[in-house]
Amino acid sequence: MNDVAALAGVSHQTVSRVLNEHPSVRPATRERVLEAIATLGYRPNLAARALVTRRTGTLGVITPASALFGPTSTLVAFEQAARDAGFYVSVATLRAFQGDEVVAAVEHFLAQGVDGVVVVAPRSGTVDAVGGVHVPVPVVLVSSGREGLDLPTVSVDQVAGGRLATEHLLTSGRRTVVHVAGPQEWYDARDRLRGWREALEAAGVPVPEHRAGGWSAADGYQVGTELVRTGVPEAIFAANDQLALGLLAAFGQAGVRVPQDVAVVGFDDEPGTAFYAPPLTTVRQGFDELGRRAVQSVVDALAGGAPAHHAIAPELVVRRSSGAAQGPPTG
Amino acid sequence: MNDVAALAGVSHQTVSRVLNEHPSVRPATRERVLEAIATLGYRPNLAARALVTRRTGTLGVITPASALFGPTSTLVAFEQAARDAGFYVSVATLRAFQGDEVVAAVEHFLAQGVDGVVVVAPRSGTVDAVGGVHVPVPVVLVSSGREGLDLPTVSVDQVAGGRLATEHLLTSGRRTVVHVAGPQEWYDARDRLRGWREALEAAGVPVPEHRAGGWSAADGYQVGTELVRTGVPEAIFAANDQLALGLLAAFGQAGVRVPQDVAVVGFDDEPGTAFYAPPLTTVRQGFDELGRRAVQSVVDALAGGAPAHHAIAPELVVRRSSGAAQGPPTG
DNA sequence: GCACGCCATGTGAGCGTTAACATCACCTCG
DNA sequence: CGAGGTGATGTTAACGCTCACATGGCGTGC
Repeated sequence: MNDVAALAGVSHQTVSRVLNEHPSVRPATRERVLEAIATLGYRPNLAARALVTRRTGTLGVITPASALFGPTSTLVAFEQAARDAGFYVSVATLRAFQGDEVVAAVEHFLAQGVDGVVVVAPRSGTVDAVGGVHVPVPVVLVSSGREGLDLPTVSVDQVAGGRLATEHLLTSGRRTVVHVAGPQEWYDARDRLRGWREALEAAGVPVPEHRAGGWSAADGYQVGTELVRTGVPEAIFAANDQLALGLLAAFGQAGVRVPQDVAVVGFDDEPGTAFYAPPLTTVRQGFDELGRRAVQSVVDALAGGAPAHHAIAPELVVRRSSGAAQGPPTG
Repeated sequence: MNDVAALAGVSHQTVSRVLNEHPSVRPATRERVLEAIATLGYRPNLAARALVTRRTGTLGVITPASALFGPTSTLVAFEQAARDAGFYVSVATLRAFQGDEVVAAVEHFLAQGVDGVVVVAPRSGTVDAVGGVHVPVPVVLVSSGREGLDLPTVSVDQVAGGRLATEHLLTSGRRTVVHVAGPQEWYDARDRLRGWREALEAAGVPVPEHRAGGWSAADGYQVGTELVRTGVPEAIFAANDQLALGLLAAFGQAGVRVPQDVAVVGFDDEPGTAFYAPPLTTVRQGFDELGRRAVQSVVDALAGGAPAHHAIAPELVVRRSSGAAQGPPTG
């Protein structure tokens, strides 16, 4: 920085002012400084800046260590939005989402000196754990569950998604809808279940038993096999696309026709769902907006705003598995 | 730090020594310092340390901004390995993988002061771009293409994977194998193609025309439809699972039986492939090892080691689509 | 028994930046 | 025409840590 100052014939402080876009620098001076910076290939030292400003410009994201579609899409969207807003993004992935692992990740970020932490908290326990640590920087939850904590929260409205899927099946002529639920320690799974129940109740339809399990196609296959044995319902809302895929596999194998014998709707709109056999009706979540909102929440919190809760509306994608469209599949 | 020193009755330097595990500190003293640290909830300031050591302990990863299975799995594996090795991981995702965007991401990391950069470089152009910038810190490529650059490289051996898939189809009785290739500006796509060709040539089988396109199920579907019209080959090796999914959709719709009429093999072993119709034979890549190796390469480069190139062997996962297994699908 | 060396610890400086204050020229207004 | 203000710049002191060197106590070997 001193070299730049010397070359431009100003003091180091003027260089600093140019760097920080301070208003009272003469255009001619600024020009000279910028030129010197370019000539010398000077790059400000962030550590030194952080030392005095007590800001690192870095946000930490805690996210599940999986290639699951939802969390990864969220991560990517968040990183893009954060970089646009001028932040660096540091990541910590968690295999198990247990309390102490979450705490360790938070500590990891605090040691690094992040300006804020975003927790993609899909499972209960995570949120409690976050609430239990004292974190001296803003924390934003990307999660459907907030468990009474007074933290800003951003999420896709899973209840609305569940309702959307269920209503679609009801309005397309099915008298009832069975739900193949995801693991109930996941907020999303609970909320999709709730949306399904609400839609049934609103329609005055008795609520059948639901089946809970994991998120994987293997789980869906198992439930599907069981349904084939015990009786296939008119319609099924699966808590995600993988479960739906497993159901389709079981039905296909047993000669149960979709959508004629049973309509199926999934959740996520993963890549490829348009080419399942048959193409899968599903619910798409707006991850880009989720990412932008999360960044916005951190910025707001940094500015001292009150914690707000944002829910993003999901969108139904209708394909053949629910008996609506016909003809060749389209992406 | 001064508070800690005062409380422990030592100098700030001794505290620093304890923090850095310097050998010559008496156990009793160390104990007292650690206690003071715990009492005061003291956390060292990384910026101050970075300012003097010129190390931030942060690694930057440049990776595609997509939820594609390969890149995300790599990212997660890398982050885990890096954190185990004591590094923070900063991420930059790229929508397009064009030269200037890559350069911008590298600059972003340099401004942040990372100790090393890992570039997940799936497409040509990326690597050239990296080669074009002067980067004052180690750069490691996670990529099948290195284009003559003298950078350490880590990758899953895509050629071997292509060979594996093709040989499997040949040994299971098919006389030839058609390849549905991925976009040829992706190294992985080129190498899988090469592996396929090598296997055919090694077996003394004439090499049929291959079909190149995108990575998506829609692309696979299109090729499949075309094949149905022009004649379905005995076996197909698709460059990834999504392409294979599209093929299966096209064949299923046209009444072409898999594997009886045509055997199909994919690549990636994405979640759910075991439940495609029929379950898909595919090639699994060892992402965990990839991540560990990448971290190791950075560490080696930081220690001044010569650039090495590591290739990880992929693994064939045999399922029904290639006509081997029968019975209900398994995970 | 004394010099030497090593271990445990303390002292002072400096890493590169920004914040706070100081300075000086010039402009405005009564 | 002079007081007061404003805009452009410089000067100095931190920020919290590690490095290099200084200091003093104690064991070792001839």
